[in-house]
Amino acid sequence: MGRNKLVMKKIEDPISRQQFYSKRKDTILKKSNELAVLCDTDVALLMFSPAGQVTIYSSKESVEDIMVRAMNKSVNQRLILNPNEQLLMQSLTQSKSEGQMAHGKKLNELKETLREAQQKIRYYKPQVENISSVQEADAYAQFLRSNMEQIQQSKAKLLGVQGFLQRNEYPAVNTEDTAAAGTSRGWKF
Amino acid sequence: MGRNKLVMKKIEDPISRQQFYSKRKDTILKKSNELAVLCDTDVALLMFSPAGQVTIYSSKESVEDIMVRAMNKSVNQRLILNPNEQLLMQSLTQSKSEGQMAHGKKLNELKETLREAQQKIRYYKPQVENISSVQEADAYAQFLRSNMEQIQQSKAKLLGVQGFLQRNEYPAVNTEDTAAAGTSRGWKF
DNA sequence: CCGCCTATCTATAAGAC
DNA sequence: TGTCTTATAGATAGGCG
Repeated sequence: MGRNKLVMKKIEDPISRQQFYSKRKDTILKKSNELAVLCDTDVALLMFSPAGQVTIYSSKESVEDIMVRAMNKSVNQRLILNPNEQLLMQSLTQSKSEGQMAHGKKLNELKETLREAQQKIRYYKPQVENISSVQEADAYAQFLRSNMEQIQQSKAKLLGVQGFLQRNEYPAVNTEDTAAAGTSRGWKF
Repeated sequence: MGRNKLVMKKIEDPISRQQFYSKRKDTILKKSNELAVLCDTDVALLMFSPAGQVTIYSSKESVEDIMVRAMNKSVNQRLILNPNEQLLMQSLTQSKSEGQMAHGKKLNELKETLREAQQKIRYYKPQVENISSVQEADAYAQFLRSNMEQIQQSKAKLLGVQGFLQRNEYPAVNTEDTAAAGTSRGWKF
């Protein structure tokens, strides 16, 4: 917000980064509290400042209790793509074909798009509580991974930025951990 | 935001409550992710929907790892009031004297003010990680509690709403648990 | 129930001091 | 460095379909 649009990329200047953190932290705390109060639900929030200082928020129960309860819940819920996730899936699928006709785009512009997609993926990473079996987890992982690979490949081919894509910025989906732990957490994007 | 200002009170209509939750949840997730990305820090977020469905977010590490790290950190940090907390302290102290000259205010208006103060207190509850000793915890608790009691009393006296104040909406600060657990978590407001 | 629209309310990035 | 101001991006309550 404010004068310029926010760029979803790490703030390199340490001073600015700390200032940004301080402001945003308070807002997120406030909004989390609003959610907890207006909906009378449990919310837990843990944040580390760039300097390493911790901020802990919990609405009613303790953070530990909320976490334990959340972890127990999560294994009993099913895989359902929420509207935002559906939107992501859609845009991911789209951009694959878009890539075919993007020859005119500038390199920087596409790099930007790619980076934004990475951020989207982080933000929209699967709601782990919605997966009830290893099979579903695997299926979902496959779906996401294949989509991402296709996008990566098509963009890389178009732009010749294979190196950019190989810097482990899309860590592979780790289905092993998921299966072994018996939970759906552990997805890495 | 939106057409009307938000009232910090539980939404009684279950449908509206669920709708509110869904929208706000996404925003908080988005903002948490922005914070994690722009500041390159760890953030963990757990939310229960009114229906009991869990939403879990973590930026880099797993929620468990973040929590463990946060809990370890928290016992080593000192008591420092952040700007917002200072502001709260200030407004709490102020409103005490304001109460003396509020005779002209309408009852509902003051009830609203009181309720908002309660919400503020929930929001601004002490950052538990900033307390390093039982002595500090006790001192802080005393400070907060005495302020709150004074406000409650003066307002109750002015308004004749003692009953309103006795519905356990300000659960007492529990210094026993704090001391026994050897941590600063467990503050109840 | 889900999403879209839009008037309004918030949060804020930059600046100014 | 901290705070206040301003212009602008974002979030969203209430409606509508």
